[in-house]
Amino acid sequence: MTQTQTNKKYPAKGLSHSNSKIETKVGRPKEFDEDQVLERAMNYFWDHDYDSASLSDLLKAMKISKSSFYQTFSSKQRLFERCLALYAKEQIQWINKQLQHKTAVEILFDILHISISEIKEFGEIRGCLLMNNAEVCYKKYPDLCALIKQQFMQFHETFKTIINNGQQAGNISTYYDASTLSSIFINTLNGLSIMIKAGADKEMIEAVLKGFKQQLQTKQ
Amino acid sequence: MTQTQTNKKYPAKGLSHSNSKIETKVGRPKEFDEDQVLERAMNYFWDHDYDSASLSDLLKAMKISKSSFYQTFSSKQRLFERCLALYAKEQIQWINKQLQHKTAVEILFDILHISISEIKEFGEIRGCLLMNNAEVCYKKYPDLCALIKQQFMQFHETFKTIINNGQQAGNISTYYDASTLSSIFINTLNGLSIMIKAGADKEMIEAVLKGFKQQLQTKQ
DNA sequence: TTTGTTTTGTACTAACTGGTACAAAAATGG
DNA sequence: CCATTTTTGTACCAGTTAGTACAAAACAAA
Repeated sequence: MTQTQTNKKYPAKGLSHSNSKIETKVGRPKEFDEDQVLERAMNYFWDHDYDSASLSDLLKAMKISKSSFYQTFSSKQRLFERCLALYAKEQIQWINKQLQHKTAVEILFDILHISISEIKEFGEIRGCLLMNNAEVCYKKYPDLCALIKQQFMQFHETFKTIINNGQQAGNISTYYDASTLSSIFINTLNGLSIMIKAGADKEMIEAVLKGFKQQLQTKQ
Repeated sequence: MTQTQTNKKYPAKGLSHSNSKIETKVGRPKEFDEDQVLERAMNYFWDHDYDSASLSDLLKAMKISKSSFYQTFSSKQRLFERCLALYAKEQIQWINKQLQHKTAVEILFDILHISISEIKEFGEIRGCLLMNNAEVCYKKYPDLCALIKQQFMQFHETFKTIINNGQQAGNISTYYDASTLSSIFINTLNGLSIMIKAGADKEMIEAVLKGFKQQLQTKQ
């Protein structure tokens, strides 16, 4: 399969990321970049939950053959676990990066607005990879559930930190503590995502945003 | 297949419900009650989304044979459509019944608490049949999406009416109009459901409940 | 060139998916 | 008892699922 990396004799495997094996110079070289392929898989899973994403569809999205797939990723579940980890890592990195040039309130509303505006960009809402699969994996794939919970908690911590910053900077009310507001924010974000998937109109979306805005400023 | 209705020569088909055909006295009589079997299917779908519920699992839950199934319900999708309709009808009926002996605030918090406490009763959270499938059906089954949206709007109207009652009775603040609060309530309820499926702990759940309680009373 | 190592392509599997064909069974009306 | 009508049981279908077996291909080291 012709690939971006085909002419490159040794793809940057093991050089950039900790989850790749150490590069060995023996044997036939891989015709693809493992990290790039993993990124493609993650993006596919983002739009198709674990069960809905069939292996053959995944392989097309990843642009590798079945034999290469099993050799590199062992199984569909193992691949998905790596995708979940990659997702959480990238998202949290992105969020933390925002802290350098935005206020806490700006970051939170940016996240809400980006989520909603995905409809225009992708033709559909993507939601959160974790949450999209929480539904499907619940009581069906305990191993995946445990991983989802673990990374969900990481997100909660991340938002808590941001909100705490905002409270110390005086942009966010201290009526609720940072942990409480982090839960409320996550609830708002996820609620919105599935409300939209269920067909919520603009007015309903605005209502929820208005409600959350008020909660960040409650003095009462 | 031995059934509750086996000895009863003519099950009450067509007598009680509009969606059943008019009873004919010719031909071999059905060995099951259509409404009862539909109820079983609905309950099974409540715990297993449309894709996850395989036909063979459904048949076991419904306690009818494949031939009886296709004769009566035509296809898996048709069955599911009837289950969605039955769910919305029963739930909205239940909610409206509560209005007779409870305040609006009591009803809303009862719904929230019942949803959460399902964990203890069923060992897992069931969530809302509509919302559980909004995720799965989104961009995959347009017909089902349309039906979900339609009934989602019915729920929104129902909660709007209840909240309006509460506002006129003075139990709920009029800072937000009834429609806005209805959206906020649905958002809270659905957000909670998937947060719990993602592994949210007690503290996070309480945070969201606290936030919603405050929103019902905002004067600011 | 041979040996060792790894990746890749092709072919296959068994189990499961929703759905159908058709004859036997069970009732009614004549 | 027979014809008609409907339900039921049994057997089947093609397509898909995740996953495997194995040989051919592509490289490095000797």
